[in-house]
Amino acid sequence: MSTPNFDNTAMRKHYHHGDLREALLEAALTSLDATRELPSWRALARACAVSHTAPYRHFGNVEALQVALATAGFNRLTAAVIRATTGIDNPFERLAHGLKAYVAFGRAHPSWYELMFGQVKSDDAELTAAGAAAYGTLIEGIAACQIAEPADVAFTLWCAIHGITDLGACGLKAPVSGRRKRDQVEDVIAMCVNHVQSLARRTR
Amino acid sequence: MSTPNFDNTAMRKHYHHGDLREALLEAALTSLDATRELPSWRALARACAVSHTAPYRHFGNVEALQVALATAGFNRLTAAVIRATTGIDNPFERLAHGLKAYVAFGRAHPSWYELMFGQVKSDDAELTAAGAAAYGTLIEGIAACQIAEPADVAFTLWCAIHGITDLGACGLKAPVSGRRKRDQVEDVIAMCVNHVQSLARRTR
DNA sequence: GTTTAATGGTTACACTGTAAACATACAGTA
DNA sequence: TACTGTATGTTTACAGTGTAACCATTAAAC
Repeated sequence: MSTPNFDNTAMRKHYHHGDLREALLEAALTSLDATRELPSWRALARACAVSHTAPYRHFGNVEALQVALATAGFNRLTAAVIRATTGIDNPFERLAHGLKAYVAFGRAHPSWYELMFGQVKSDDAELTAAGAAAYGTLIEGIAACQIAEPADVAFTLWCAIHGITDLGACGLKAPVSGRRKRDQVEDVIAMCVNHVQSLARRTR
Repeated sequence: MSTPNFDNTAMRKHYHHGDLREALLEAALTSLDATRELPSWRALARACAVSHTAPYRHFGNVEALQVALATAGFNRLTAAVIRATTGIDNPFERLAHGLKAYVAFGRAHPSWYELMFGQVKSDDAELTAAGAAAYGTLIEGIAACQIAEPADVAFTLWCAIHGITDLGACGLKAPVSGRRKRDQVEDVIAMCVNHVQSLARRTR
């Protein structure tokens, strides 16, 4: 920041930015993680060293930017769950690892997670598809446990997992005992997996 | 709206509003339920037929108003849970009814609920106390089931309940099977109560 | 009846999102 | 190579926002 980029003749002699769209998204995410809130439209433009109306060429309005961020978030979440579950044979164990990865994403990027669920209310097709893909990993994980109605069980589990993730993201205003957060996460995941196991037992 | 209030000489001949603080809160809640978002500071003042800086006499800034709204929300939530549980003898049944009332509040006032958890990040004492009181009803309900560590179990259950409430409040972007929402709520509550029952069995 | 604290109004300012009109640079075509 | 269209940035403008500073009115206390 304090050391000027002497190579900027090569970088900024151009009227055009290069890849402003990607730069805007990245700047938004960085600021989201750092300050816990989305920067203003104009601040974002400033961060990319661009006029405050330039972003309109890439996002029609602030909501479109939020939709793009949320979509990227769901894609990232899906990838994290898949990465955490591949190679594990026992379906219950695999499910537990997937749930853990879900919560871990929310803990790592609380404001991003809040944006994905709290603020963005849009029926954008790409966003819906990305959300469905993330949800799909959960359904698959449960279906592998030989459950009768995996989609319904998935919703039940999703509630619990979203609950602990969102409560973590919003800072846990209500008083909580001195136990470490990781234990609480494990408790919730244990409840979920036990739930699925008891359903599997009943089906068999 | 179209019929002017001819009695306004009795109502508005006064320079002072009467009870602006309460009127602001009520207008904010009405608008929150109707439009699903908090009106702007100035719009709120307009709704109360008052200059746009008058609210500053009662709330120092917009966050203070949100804190007051969230506090009122927790109080309302606590009252609803208590009302729904008094007079029920079986502790598990009582717990289930309390959880149901919790979700019902969130379903009835989704934006209010979202404000309580999503937006307001404050360590205001009154807000914290109101949140603790609401959480306390849950701990009591679980403690009545003779559980070893009711506070820890309360958190686990709270996650699930907050999860389904918040997912309902944010409009359920992810695809969900055709089942009615009430069934989903009952599924989650059943998982919670089963969890507590299995813990009670283990303790006994 | 005067004083004082509570409550409301006026004005001003920096900031916001967004629309309209204009400028520049690149890509394809002749 | 020159011309042209399209993508991408900039300038300017405007209405709306939260809030600070200062002024006005009222009700209550003495």
